[in-house]
Amino acid sequence: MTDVRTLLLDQKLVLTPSEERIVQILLADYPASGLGTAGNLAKKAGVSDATVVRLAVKLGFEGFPDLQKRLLSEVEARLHSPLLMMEAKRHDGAVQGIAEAYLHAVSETIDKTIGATPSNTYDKVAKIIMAAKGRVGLVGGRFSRHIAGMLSGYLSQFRSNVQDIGTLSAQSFDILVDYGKRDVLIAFDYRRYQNDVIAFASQAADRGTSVILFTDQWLSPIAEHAEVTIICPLDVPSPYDTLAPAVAQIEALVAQILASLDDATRRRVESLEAVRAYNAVTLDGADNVSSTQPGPKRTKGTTSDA
Amino acid sequence: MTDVRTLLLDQKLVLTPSEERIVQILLADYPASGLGTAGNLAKKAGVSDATVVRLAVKLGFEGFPDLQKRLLSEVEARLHSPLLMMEAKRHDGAVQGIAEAYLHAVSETIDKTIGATPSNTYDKVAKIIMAAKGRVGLVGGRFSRHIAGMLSGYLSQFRSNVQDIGTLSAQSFDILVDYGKRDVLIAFDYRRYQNDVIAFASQAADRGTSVILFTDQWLSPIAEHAEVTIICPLDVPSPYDTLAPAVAQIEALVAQILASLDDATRRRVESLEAVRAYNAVTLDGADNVSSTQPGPKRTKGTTSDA
DNA sequence: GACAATCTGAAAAATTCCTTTCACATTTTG
DNA sequence: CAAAATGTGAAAGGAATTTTTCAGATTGTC
Repeated sequence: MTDVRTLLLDQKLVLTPSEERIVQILLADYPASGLGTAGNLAKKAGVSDATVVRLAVKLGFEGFPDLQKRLLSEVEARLHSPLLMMEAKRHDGAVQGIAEAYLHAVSETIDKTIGATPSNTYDKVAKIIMAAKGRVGLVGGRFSRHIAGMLSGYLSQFRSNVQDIGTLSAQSFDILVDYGKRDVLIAFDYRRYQNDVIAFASQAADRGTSVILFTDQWLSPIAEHAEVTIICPLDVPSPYDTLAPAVAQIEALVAQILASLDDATRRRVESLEAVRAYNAVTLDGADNVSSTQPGPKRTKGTTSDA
Repeated sequence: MTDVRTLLLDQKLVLTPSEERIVQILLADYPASGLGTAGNLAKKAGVSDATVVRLAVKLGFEGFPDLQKRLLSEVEARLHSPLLMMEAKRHDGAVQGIAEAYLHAVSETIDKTIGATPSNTYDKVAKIIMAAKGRVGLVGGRFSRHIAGMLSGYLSQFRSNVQDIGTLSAQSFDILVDYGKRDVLIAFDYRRYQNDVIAFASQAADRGTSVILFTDQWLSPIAEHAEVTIICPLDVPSPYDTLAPAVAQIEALVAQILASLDDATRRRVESLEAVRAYNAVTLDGADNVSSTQPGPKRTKGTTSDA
C-alpha cells in the first residue's frame, strides 16, 4: 500500500493550481493537516471545500473520508514505530550548550523542509523568475528582507531588472506603479507577519503581478494572493524563529535556476565570476594589505568552486 | 495542557463498565483509535455511540469532536518528533530533485557545524559583545553582508551602539577613526574572501578593536587578527556555497545571548516584541484544528490588512 | 479575437456523524 | 424485597460535513 505522501509527490500527477495549494499544505504539516475536516484543510489552503474533495477523488480515493482513513492508518503505523520508543529516552540525554541545541534544531527543521515542498515547486518558481518579461522585485520584513537581499544578489547574476526593494517606507509604495502583469514580486513574510509587506504584496497582486511567497507553516495572509508559496516549517525552541532554512531554500532555488540556464546565461555568470576572482584575495597575496597568510585555493577562470 | 492519556488514567475518575471498555480500547491503541468517528470507537469497544459521547463529556470536553481535536494535536506533536522526521526523510529519498539534494547537503553541513566550533565559543562571543563599552560594528562581503545585517538587527535589540556598516566603499574606511580598544568588530568573510573586508578588519584590529570573525574552514586571512573565529564547514555541491549554516550560527549566538540576559535587558526586548505584536497582522487561529503551535498572537484594535 | 476546455467557488443536496431523549435493564440502598 | 438510582442502547432529532451541481472565470487554441 503506497502511502499518501508518495501519491502527493508523484511526478506524473498533474494538478491544478488550487490542488497544488492543498498538496502543499498537506505536505507542510503531514499528515496532521489532513486529519481534520475537509473544510478545515480547504480553509488553510485558501480554496473551497469542493476542491479538496476533487483532489481526493483525483488521487484515487472514494472521497475525502476515504483519504483520511488512509492517512489515519499511516499515523497509526508511524506511532507504533520502534523509533518512537527510543525517543523518550533521548530527551534527557547529554546536556548540550544552548548554541549546540539550537543548531541541532535548525538542522532538523531543514530536514523537515525537504518534505514540505513538492520538488517541482522550485522548478516552477525558477521558470517564473527566468521567464518574467518585466522586472523581478523582492520585499521582506524586518529580518527576512536580508534574505530578499541575498536572493536579489544571486538573481541579478542571472537576469536583468532585478529590484531589491529593501525596507518598506511610504514612498516604497510608489514603486507599485511600475508593476503589472509582466512582472514578478518575490515576498518574504514570516511571523510576525508585517502589515506593510502584506499590503505591498497584495497591491502588487491586484495589479496582476505574479507573487511568489516565502513563508512559514502558519502562512502569511499573502498566501491568498500568491501564485506559488514556498513553506518553511519553523519550530525552533527560541523566541525568534530561525531563518536558516529560508536561506537554504533560496539557495536551493538558485541551484535549480543554475541547473536550467542556457549557455548564453551561463557564460554571463562565468564571466562575472572571473571578474570577482580577479578582485578577490589570491593565494600569494600580492595585493593583500596586511596578510601574508595562506588564503583560499587559487582558481583560474572557473566557477566550479565559488 | 494535560494530555488525554493522563485524563484517562486519572485515579479519581469513576467510570461505568461500558466507559471502562472504551478507555481500554483508547489506551490500547492510543491515540489512533480515537481519531476516527465516535461510532467507530463505540463499535470497537462494543458499546453504543451514546456512551462514547457521554465519556467525552465526563472527561470535561464539550463533546466528542472536542476530545478528538485535543487528540489530534497530540498526534501532531508526536509526529513532529525529530526521529520520525529522519525516518520520513529516508523514505522519500529515492528520486530527488536538485533542490532536495541541495537541502540535504545543507542539513548535513549544519550537523558538521555543531562539531566545528567548541561549545564555549558562542558563550565567549556573547560575553564580548555584551560587555563591549564602545560600539559593535558589523561588516561582510558581497553576500555575507546580509548576514551581518541580520545579526545587527538582533543585536540592536539587546544593546545600543550597534552599527551595521553595510557595503564597503572608499568612505566606509573613514568609520575606522571611531574604532579603538573599547569597540568590537564582527566580520563575515567566506570565500571568495574580499579584499575590502580583509583590509577593513585588519585595520580595525591594528587599532586595538576586538575582531570576531565568521568564516569557512579555509579561514579568511582575517583569522590572523581575530580574537575569536567561528568556523563553518562549507562543502555543498553547488557553484555557490551555502550561507544557511552561517545564519544558523548567528542565530545560535543570539540564543546564547538571550539566555544570559539580565532582567532589565530582557524586559527591554520583551517590550520591543510587544510593540511589534501590536503592529503585526492578527490572524484568527481559533478553529485551527491541527496546529499545536500558536499562530501570531492576537491583538485587539488592529486591522488585518490595508 | 472567438470558441472550447478546464478550473473554481458558492450553494444546494445528500450523507454521515453527533447528541439527546426515552424506555428498559441493572445495580444499589433502605 | 421494594424503590430509587444509575447505566445502557435504540432511535429520533439536530448539526456538521461531504458531495454534487451549476454558473462564472480563466486559460489555452485555432
